[in-house]
Amino acid sequence: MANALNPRQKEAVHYIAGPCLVLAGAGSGKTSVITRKIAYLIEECGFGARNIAAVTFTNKAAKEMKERVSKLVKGKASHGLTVSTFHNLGLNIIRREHKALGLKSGFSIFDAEDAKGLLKEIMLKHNDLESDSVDLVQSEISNFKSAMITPQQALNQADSVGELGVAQVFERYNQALQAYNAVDFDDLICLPVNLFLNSPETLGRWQHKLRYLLVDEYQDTNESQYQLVKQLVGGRGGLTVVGDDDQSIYAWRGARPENLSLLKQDFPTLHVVKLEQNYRSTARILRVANAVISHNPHEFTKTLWSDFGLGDPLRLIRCPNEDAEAERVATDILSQKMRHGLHFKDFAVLYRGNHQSRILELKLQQNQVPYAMSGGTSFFSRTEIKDIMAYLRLLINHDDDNAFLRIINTPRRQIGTSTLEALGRYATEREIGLLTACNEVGLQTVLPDQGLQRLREFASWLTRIRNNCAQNNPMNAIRGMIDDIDYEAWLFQNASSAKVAERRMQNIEFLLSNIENAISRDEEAEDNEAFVKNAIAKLLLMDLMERQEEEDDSDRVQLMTLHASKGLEFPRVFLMGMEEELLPHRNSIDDDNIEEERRLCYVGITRAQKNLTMTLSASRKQFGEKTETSMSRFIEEIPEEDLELEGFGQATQAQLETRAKETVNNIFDMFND
DNA sequence: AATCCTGGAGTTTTT
DNA sequence: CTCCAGGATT
Repeated sequence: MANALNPRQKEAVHYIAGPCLVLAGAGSGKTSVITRKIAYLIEECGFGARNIAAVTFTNKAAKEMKERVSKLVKGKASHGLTVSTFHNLGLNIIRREHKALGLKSGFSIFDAEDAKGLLKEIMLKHNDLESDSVDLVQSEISNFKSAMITPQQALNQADSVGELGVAQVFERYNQALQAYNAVDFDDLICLPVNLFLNSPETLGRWQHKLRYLLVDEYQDTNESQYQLVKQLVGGRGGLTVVGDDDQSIYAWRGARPENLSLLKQDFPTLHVVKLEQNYRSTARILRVANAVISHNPHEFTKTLWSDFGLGDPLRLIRCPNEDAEAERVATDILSQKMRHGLHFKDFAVLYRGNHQSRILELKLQQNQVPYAMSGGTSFFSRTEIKDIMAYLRLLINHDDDNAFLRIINTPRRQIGTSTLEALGRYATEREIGLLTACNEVGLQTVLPDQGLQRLREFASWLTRIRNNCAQNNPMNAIRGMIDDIDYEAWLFQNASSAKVAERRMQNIEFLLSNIENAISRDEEAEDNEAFVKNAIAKLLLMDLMERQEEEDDSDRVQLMTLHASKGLEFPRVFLMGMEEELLPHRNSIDDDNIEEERRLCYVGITRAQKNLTMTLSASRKQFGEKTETSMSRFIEEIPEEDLELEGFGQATQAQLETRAKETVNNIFDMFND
């Protein structure tokens, strides 16, 4: 990125008279604009760093932004600046205001898996919905929350039996969360919004603290996030949002790209700046990208251009089948690498769906091409991490029954289902948590001595750990806890090989060192318990995998979905599976969502700096059957002179086969007549 | 608790 | 076809 800002970028950075919308095309230096603007606000406009918040969607983006700001701003002037994800900002608000929200300190954060388990339990218990619709109900509840619809409203507006059922589950689910002293991911946004709606005094305090707000990837905000932004900004106009409606690819999970245009209505004095100069790609790649995206309707039209030369034409390679396609990509990478003296890490292969990576991986292995795949199971969904986190959660939140149930028999403590059921009944009747119930005298009457004794043993052991944690070094207490339960032995006992178990133990070690790190940097906590509480809460929102990946910057071809590629750039890019039903995806064709698919294609194209190769397969095995494919409609939208075709000359083997089949069928039909 | 069987789906995914 | 989850069976 050039050091000097171009005139448009300068305008975006220096405009502070009111709310400002920056329409930043792909590769137009939007992160620079945000970071420079933060520096400008601090150094030139007299804003205190602690009165500024910059909000992004991913931890990765937040981390990058933080680093760039601290390089830009001298000394300690950037101290106290908030650069975080929406969810982290919401968490901070909830942490400070937890009493007003009816939460006890040390409340748990349920991830999608925890939430799903809870929902399943509720639906099973009340038996009013088929339990195989858990996923559906979960996403509907998530939609309700991100649209700021309360259970009460959902009940009122339900106009079918099914909708009523979902609304009831929604209500019970929220009650259960409250009982467990827990919140889910969506709550991290919608609880603060509700609080601010009900308490102008609280909102006033936060407005006083946060006087300037910068929001990245604005096209990805949902309703609740937009409301939070509006509330915090109030009438003061201390707002800069950066976004690109052409890169909105998350509408399917509630993002509302129209929030970009709605901004004009909510802030009539909105100043709009367009960034159209691209610092990433060749003119040819941009021409193609512009051509494709111009087929979408636009509220704001942008035309990207760059100072770089025209560059290579795009190649479109048609292969007879998916094997050949993957093989071709693998060998092409090798030959390009040889010819141009490149590294493997200069290449990225992008595709629509995760399953497309399978064959490719195989072919890359066969050709000895090293690769790295992003995505996959995140750090916090690993069982060993979830186990230890559950221990920690229960340690700081007695009411977290989910955590209790997860670990009560992990490792084995010989507490059977009947014991747990009795405990559950007892706790529900009295509206107390399972752990609390363990210590109650009345429990004696409903439980056999043996089960009772084991439960009490567990509860008092945990109390010892907690006291140890509060009075001595919390990290030692946590390590002691893991030793006590002999978790390492449990891992070795359960893993398929010693290697796997060792890996898992290393993951735990990694988790612990991150907790230690979070504790040592915490400046707000007043006691050991608060240290641990803050650390756990912070970690839950952080994907530690990202850090691990960054440490491993070896020379590998990057494999990822188009979604995962947003925000990244690579010298040479392959775009696989340019076929109807794949890109655009079949479901999107059915649902008439072509525009988002086109944006996905646009995102893919604009990842490339120098060279772009698109491939497609003339036939594809799907669900066991071989089917003919047709070329993606997006290819038709590319100017012919920018494409170099390969594999379109003669009929492919697959076509010959189909033709033969057709002939046979025709003859068959003649006989049937 | 482990294993086998059966059925259903088979886009994208962060927090 | 292939992979998963969940239930049933041992």
